[in-house]
Amino acid sequence: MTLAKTLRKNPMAIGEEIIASLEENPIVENVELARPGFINFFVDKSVFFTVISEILSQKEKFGDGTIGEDRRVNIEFVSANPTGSLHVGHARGAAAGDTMARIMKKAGFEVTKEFYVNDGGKQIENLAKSVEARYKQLFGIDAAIPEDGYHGREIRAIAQAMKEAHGDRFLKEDGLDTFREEGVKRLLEGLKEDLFAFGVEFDVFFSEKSLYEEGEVEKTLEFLQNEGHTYKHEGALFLKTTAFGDEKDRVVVKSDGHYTYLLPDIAYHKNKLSRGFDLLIDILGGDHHGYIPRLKAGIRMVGGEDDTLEVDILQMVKVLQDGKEIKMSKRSGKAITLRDLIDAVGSDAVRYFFAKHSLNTHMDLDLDLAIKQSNDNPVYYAQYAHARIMSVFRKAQEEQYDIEFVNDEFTHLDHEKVYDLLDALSEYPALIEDAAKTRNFHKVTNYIHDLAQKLHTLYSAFPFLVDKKRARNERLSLLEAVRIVLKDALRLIGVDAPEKM
RNA sequence: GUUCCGGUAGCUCAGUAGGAUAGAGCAACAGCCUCCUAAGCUGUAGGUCGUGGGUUCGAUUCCCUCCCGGAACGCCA
Repeated sequence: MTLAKTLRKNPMAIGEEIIASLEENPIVENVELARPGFINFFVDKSVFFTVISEILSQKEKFGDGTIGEDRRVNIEFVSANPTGSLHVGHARGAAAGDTMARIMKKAGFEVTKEFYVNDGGKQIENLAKSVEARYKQLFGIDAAIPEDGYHGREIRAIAQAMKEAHGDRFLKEDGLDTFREEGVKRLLEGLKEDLFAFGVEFDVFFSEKSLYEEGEVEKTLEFLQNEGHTYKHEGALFLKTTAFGDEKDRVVVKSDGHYTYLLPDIAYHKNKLSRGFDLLIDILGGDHHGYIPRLKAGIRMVGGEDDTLEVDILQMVKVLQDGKEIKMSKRSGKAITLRDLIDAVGSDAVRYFFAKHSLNTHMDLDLDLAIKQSNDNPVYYAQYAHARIMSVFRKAQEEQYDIEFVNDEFTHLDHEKVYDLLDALSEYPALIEDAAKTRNFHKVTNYIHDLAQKLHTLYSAFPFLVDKKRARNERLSLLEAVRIVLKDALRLIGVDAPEKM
């Protein structure tokens, strides 16, 4: 059909010619032409069974790929300011970044997961002042949270801890340094704990402050000036980002002498480059999309290529409760947190939910529905498939069957639903490659559902623990292969594969 | 006004190197447990793939118009 245009011929006619010119192949039993021009190959079914032995010998390495070619990739995600708890948007980013990292690792990339800690900017000052206000309030002093301050309950907790550790000392002297330091430390610990409970662990927490302390921001500024990428205008220093595709030049040093956030960001990405990464992936919220051209331009200026930085944009999650939208705002402290979600429906259900949706889906999360339906959540469908397989093996042990996995020809598995399952198993390596290459991690989740569905169908139609030993071992071999792949795929999206449910 | 996303079943979403009858979960309806876990299975119903054009043998998919929703357009981060 693809050739129809160039050959100016009817697809059916071309198909006939192709079929006529095919050579004999022992695997192919029959070839048919179908309207409007498809060629269907009917393959000797014994071929499909070889995947079982493959999986049983490779175990969880089945599907490991080489398309990464050991390229070193840095994936930066979450990077939430340590000024409060992680909210739903961060949760989506955390699930996405972690899943992407796991899939890319499986496909042969060397992946570093990184969290950029904004511990150097103005928000941190506001954090310190917010703690100070809460601290004073604990002594009955009427102190107001600053305008851009933070109202979350975790700020109160820090203030309380400060009171317990230092008494009223900071009523007499300035406590901002302590509040800042302790605030960042404690909030960051909280973020790590929540992420850990969500199955997300980072390789590197990179401090913005350290960039200043190591002089990397200044060095980057000097470098950009020396390379002629800057100019002065109305008292400010501009970066010629238009030279690399941005729509206008951007200020890096304000007329009051302060740096804009762009400068440390460029310094940070320069630092990543200096650590030898071939590819930098940033997962950012949808509200940052306008920032991409200038960041890319900056990276070009410090030695990166056009495709060195890949920015994957995460669309916002709209959270509904009582039919109304809840606005995400860390300042107000009203946001639904990752911790709230985990407590309500469990980490597995939340991870499955986020892993199911493509990054650029604008998601609606109805909390009432999510909690109410937690027992009907699709994650249990997949987990149940794994638990069911395990229960068959438990039963086999109870019956004291000696289980020997089959390594040669399968002659007792000729069932339509078995072929469906074999077909799905065979797809796994290609799926990993595709998901890793396109970063479409949600395809893995769809695959999991598909595999689980085929397993459930077969389970209902086909007894595994039959009397005849050979047949039984063939069936158990198939089950074990499904179990291995299912567990591995669940691992990729950060979901547990339970033995019992 | 410009840029980036999205608009597919009642709801939440899959489905792009253009292909056969557009799928899943939830919700609805009808069945299935003396048998390895019914958190399951089988079946039914539900669609002008936002609109209007174009390219093509063929368009949910590619191009253009318009409509609706979200986001961004700062010497804020």
